[in-house]
Formats: sequence, C-alpha cells, structure tokens
Amino acid sequence: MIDLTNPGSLEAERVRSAAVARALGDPKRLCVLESLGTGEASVGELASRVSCQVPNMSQHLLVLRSAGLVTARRDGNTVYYRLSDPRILEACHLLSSIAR
Amino acid sequence: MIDLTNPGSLEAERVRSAAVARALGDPKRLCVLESLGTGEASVGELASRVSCQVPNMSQHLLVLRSAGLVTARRDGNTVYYRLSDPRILEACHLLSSIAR
DNA sequence: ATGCTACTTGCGTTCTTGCGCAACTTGTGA
DNA sequence: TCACAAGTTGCGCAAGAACGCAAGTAGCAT
Repeated sequence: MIDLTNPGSLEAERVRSAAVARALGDPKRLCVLESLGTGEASVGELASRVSCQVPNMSQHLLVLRSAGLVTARRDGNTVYYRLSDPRILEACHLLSSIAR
Repeated sequence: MIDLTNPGSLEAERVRSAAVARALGDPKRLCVLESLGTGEASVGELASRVSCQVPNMSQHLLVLRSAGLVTARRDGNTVYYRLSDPRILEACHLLSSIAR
C-alpha cells in the first residue's frame, strides 16, 4: 500500500505533479495561462478570448485554481485572475517545445 | 470555427501541448518517465518498479508513445522503452517544482 | 511442432472531464 | 429596494481514461 498522507513522499509528490499536469492538459486552459502571461484578466475577458461561455470558463479557472496555478482577486463585482508563479509560463513553453 | 488542420496554428499547437500534458498527468506515468531518466527499461521492469500489472503498464506506455514522449525498441521478445527527448525530464522536474 | 516468455489487445466496469443550460449569489448604482 | 451585471454552482449528459482480467501475438529454445 502506498502512503499518500506524507506530503514529502515521492509518491505524494508525483500525485501533486500529475494534478498540475492534468490542469495543463486542456487547450483552453493553456490558452488562459498564456493569456494571463501579459497580466491579470477578468473571467469575462478570458471567456471571450478563449471563446467559451462564462460558466465554462469559471469551471476551467476552478481547475487551475485547485492546482495552484492561478490566484483570484475580487474588485467590485468582477474577479481578476493572475498566474500564481512565473514558472507556469515556462512550463507552457516547455510543453509546446516538446510537442513540436 | 477553429482550424485544426493547419499544424502551425496556435490552436493546433495548444492541442498538441495539451496532449503532452495529459500524458504527464498520471502519477504512474510520471514514475515511468523518471525511471527512464536513468536509461531504457523493459515493460516488465517498468511494471514492477511502478508496481502495476503488465497489461496496465503496456497501456500507459501506449499513451506515452502516442504523445511522443517515449520510443520503443525490440530486442528478441523483450521491448525496451526510452525517453524520446531529455527535455521530458526537465518537464517532470518543472512540474514537481511548481507543485511543491 | 511444442512450450515458454514477453508484450499487446480486447472487453467490461467504474470514475473522471468538459460542456451547455438554468438557477443562485454577490456587489453596484439608480 | 429594485434591477442589473459579473461570477459561481448545480445538474445531466456524452465522451474519455484507468484498471483488471482474459485472450491473442511474437520471438526463442527445445
């Protein structure tokens, strides 16, 4: 049996890494992340850039947030999302260079 | 409508990148890739390192191969897999550093 | 040819994802 | 308070993914 309760174990680390990879594993989410490379954006803006509906975008952002890739900030009634770490852009570029 | 027939389009590139990310999006497959970092290995070896059944490992290797992350070489009746690109290890490390 | 070892494939089940649509929440301003 | 705009959440469905197990294929040795 594998121990996932110890966060420092190799296995637990791979589970987290895999979760991050799965969060990156959708073209729309990659588009969102690249788009956030230039700065924060609201849900509506992102939805129109990716050309999907707002609830759908909200779901994708939830996935990204759960993986720790983006953070949210509320201003009035609009919510702005931004990258939580510049290395995420690096990961996007590395992925596309591998996928070439 | 989005054109996926042009392999150079941004969208098609993201689709391929996302496919790579999904292939990375499983703890066992990450384990396989890290394990292949030290050199090629047979299906049976990989199955025992990851502690899963051979057919299951064969499936995971198919996923990795379809994403272009590993290549196979047959010698006698054993098949050896290896990383197709050293940057894949980089990607694994980047993922775990982001997931930390 | 027979048997053996090493993989791959097929099949059925269960779990997860992505999406659209409707309903709900929260904040703003008249 | 009422209406509106911006997001989030719930629900149902269709497609995809992971796994175990059984069956099939490929190469080698006797």
